[in-house]
Amino acid sequence: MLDVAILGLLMDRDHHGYEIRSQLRERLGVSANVSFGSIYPALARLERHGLVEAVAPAAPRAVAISTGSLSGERASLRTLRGSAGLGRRGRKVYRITERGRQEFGVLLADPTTVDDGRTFSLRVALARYLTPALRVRLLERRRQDLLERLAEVRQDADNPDLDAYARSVMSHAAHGVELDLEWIDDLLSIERSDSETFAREAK
Amino acid sequence: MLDVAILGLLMDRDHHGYEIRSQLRERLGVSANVSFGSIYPALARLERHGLVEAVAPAAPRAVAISTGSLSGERASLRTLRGSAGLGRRGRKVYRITERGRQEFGVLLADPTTVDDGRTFSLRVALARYLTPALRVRLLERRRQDLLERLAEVRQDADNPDLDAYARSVMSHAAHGVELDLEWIDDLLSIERSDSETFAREAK
DNA sequence: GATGCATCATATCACTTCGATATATCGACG
DNA sequence: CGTCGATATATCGAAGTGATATGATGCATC
Repeated sequence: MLDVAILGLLMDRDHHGYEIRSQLRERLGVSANVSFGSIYPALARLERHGLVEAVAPAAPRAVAISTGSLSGERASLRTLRGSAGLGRRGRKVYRITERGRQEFGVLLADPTTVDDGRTFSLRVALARYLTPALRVRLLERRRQDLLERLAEVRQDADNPDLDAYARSVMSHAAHGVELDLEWIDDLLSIERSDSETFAREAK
Repeated sequence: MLDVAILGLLMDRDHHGYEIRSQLRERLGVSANVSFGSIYPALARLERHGLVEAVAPAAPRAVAISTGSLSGERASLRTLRGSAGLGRRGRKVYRITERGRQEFGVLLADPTTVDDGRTFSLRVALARYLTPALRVRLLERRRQDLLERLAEVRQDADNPDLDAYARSVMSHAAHGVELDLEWIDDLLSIERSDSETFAREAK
């Protein structure tokens, strides 16, 4: 899951680990603050598998030299220190490889994994990398899962030997699932109207 | 978090590991199916810390003997085989200890941990074990967190260099937080009307 | 009454993730 | 000049996941 998220961010542009953490939240809607203890090992793993590679950052000190005043001396020292892939302030910037792009496509388009709320949101946030057909399939699969879940959680909410608090949790969960279903139906209707527009234009 | 959930279930009555898994879902509203790879180590850990203890299940074969017909022979064989704590079909039934009850109270009432959605729901599901004052504090703290989260996620939803899918994820997240807030406000108003009822009756 | 299948039940494995902590650099501020 | 907060990587132990193994039990079916 984290792998897909990182690859998805790198599809857009190069990133370093620290930046990925904030981007996960801001661009992909990952609500839990993913820890560095996940991100750095994940990047190392992806690099080991040849899906990403460390790059010497473009013009390491160029910006600093143009805006800064007398820091040229210190800068060159630092640049000397840094080995391959280590840029300004020890940043390690990663780039997705061709193999990485392929693997990203496969992972995103769903091998057989069942989505929970987090992976589904992630996939939707990256849905522009899916074909319209795959998008619809993703949405409809999730829709089915949620309908089943709704039935379960409604049953739990009616369980008479739960106290008021537990029943409240259950019925709130049901409302959450209902909200998710509305969202999915919205997304599906957009997909359909898009393909209509497409069809009309093709005439 | 899992510790609190298990202790919470055991506050009600004794359980064995397999049963705890289903009860987490049905009684505590834990949506993710917690794996046995979590539950059994958690029980072992809790036992090691003296918060729970294995019990010889009450009347191991009594039910089977009374309802069944000729199975007394097989039953006694099995009972012989089972060492302490191993009852019918190898079940290991756990009971909460006095230390466990105390620790449960402390954990539930909040040391300093920040709630995410899962731990908060869990606490609400177990809220009957909290005093009214602690319940209100729990709800108001969560309310504050959600207000901050709402501001963040609304800002992300307005970010113009996200594509329509990512923005949709963000705005759906915002709606989810709004739903959570409504829920909490409901719970808070119930707490307040309960204490009013209390006050009125006390007159 | 044997057979065989689904469910109940515990356990363990490799791998991932989390939370805390360590370390160092940079920029801003007084 | 010092130090504080943000940037940045790294690592550790503890905990959680998903898969898999193993076996007992109940029940249906022949």
